[in-house]
Amino acid sequence: MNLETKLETLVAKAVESLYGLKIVPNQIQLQKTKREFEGDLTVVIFPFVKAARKSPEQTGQEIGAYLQENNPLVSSFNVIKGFLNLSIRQNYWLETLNEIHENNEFGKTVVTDDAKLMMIEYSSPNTNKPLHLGHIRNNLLGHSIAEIQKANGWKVVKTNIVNDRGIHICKSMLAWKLFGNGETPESTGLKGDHLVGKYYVVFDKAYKAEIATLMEKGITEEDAKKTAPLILEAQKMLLAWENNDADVRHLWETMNGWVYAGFDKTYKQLGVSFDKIYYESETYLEGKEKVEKGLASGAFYHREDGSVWANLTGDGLDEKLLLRADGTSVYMTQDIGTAKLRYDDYPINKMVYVVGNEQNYHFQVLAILLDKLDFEWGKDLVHFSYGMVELPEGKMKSREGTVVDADDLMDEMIQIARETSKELGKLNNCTPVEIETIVRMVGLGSLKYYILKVDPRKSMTFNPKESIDFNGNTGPFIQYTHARIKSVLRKANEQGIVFKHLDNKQIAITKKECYLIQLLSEFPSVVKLAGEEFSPALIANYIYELVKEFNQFYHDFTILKEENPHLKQFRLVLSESTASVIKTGMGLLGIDVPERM
RNA sequence: GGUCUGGUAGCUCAGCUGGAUAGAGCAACGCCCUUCUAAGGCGUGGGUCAAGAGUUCGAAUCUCUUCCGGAUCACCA
Repeated sequence: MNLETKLETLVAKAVESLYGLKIVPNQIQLQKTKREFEGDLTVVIFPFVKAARKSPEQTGQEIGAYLQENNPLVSSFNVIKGFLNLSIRQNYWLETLNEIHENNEFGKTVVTDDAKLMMIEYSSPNTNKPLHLGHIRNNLLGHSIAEIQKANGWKVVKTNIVNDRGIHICKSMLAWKLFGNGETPESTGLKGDHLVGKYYVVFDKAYKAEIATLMEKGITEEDAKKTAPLILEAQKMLLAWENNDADVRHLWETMNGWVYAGFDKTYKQLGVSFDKIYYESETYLEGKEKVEKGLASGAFYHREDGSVWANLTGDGLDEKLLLRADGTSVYMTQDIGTAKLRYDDYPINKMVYVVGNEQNYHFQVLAILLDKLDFEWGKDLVHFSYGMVELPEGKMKSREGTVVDADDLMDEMIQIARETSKELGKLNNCTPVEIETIVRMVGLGSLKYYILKVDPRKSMTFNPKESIDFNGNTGPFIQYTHARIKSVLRKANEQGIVFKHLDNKQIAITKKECYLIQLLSEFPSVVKLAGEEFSPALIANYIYELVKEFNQFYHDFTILKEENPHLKQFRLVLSESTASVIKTGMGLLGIDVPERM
């Protein structure tokens, strides 16, 4: 039983024995004492004053006295207004620090053989354009959530569904065929995904031009969009693809191959990976089959033109298309098939989709459709719906070229890190390889932290004109603190100082040091909450607070020059534990921390 | 229009399962390296928590109304 639970239980007992008020221990409001007051933990007294029929101050005094008498860990207390501030015995904190220091897996729950399995889908790119900043947020969130859930004892399977087929893919294929002059990544020196993306934009421009021409002839925009030669040709191509036309398939395989080579580089640079990749081209038939079954069972219905629909009006939603009149499948069809295959492949206990909030409706519908198809897990799927990354002018649009490219952005951040590092000259003793490793860590660290520190559910603004900061609440600031601690620890080792275990617990430590231990001890509950809330931001904000506190300590106290050997040992243990929590916590965000920088 | 979602300092964001005087960073200004890494620390200024009403001992936090954004309601994915 941890300290908080103990105190809550005791407060409940106190209230009952003093005032006859029965209260559930976890309803007691126990919080960290605000900095400006004396104490470590605070009990909010207001809820008891009615039963006590005394002033908040007097009630606080009585409960405080009871706690002090019945729990040896409470060394003293004070009451201010309706707040009972408790000071906890220093011994307790020193003992806690020892436990933290000796626990290599501090903050993490072990994944046992019988642990439940969570499948996390993220990334899920289309193979018609390169990844951009929006995908970066998705990938970082997916990867971090996976790490966080592992740390909470889940078995995790990271999966990626590649949208490698469909009308949008045909668009870039068609444009390349018509206007590409046989260009390849080799002939152009372009990364494969960028080359294909280029033709997606080419298609869009040519298509828009056709629409404009048709409209000049007096055709309505709506009709022009449907009858432009290019879109008809793309639709023909999609049909040919579904009919296994050899030429179309060959072109498709070639161009997708280019894209995958490009994606692999981007994923590697970003530091994300997958345990199992699904391709829409391999799951959409399964989806079609399930839709046919649903048709047979009466869950879905045909329209006159032959298209297949689900009627969701009974669920307060609209009607949803599942198969086009020409028999080709849509996004939803494929998602049904993918879901089915996944549950065949793995004993999934929880399925999580990391997909932007623009698709909230899609997932609401998907859950209902799976339910209608009698999959008992349909309604249990979790759509981890995150907010969009916006530019100051608004949404990014690939077709209009207003996207922040993922590869460019990563390169830019690494370059800034390289320049900064050079200016500061701290890596002058390192080899070029070491420098590159560190500079990459820092550049990517700044980008990743920048993205992950904000609440994933909220949309965020990125201004390309202001480069991401390296000072303040940033990744490099945290990495720097880690490097600094490591430097001190190296020196301690060189001096032969032993700080494995705190032997002497009679030393007098300061409030700042005490508070640092308290912060460290909160790490496991932060990890737990981050898992429940699916929020890497909670980890990021926690680490920042820890690091800020540590830097003040580092500034105000000496470690290696402390004359009292017990105190010196204590500070080394405190520093090492802090470095360890920083490293673990940043690891949960997918951010590496350097030994020096 | 229906549904969902957001509005906190000049900017980017915390705080939101109700608790003490609403916090950080950036930007601005000032101070601190003969001392374990100054990518650091300290300080100053900066707020009608969109507006109004309600619930409560107590509201940025919960409820309602209004205003202003965003997403979605596709034979796109």
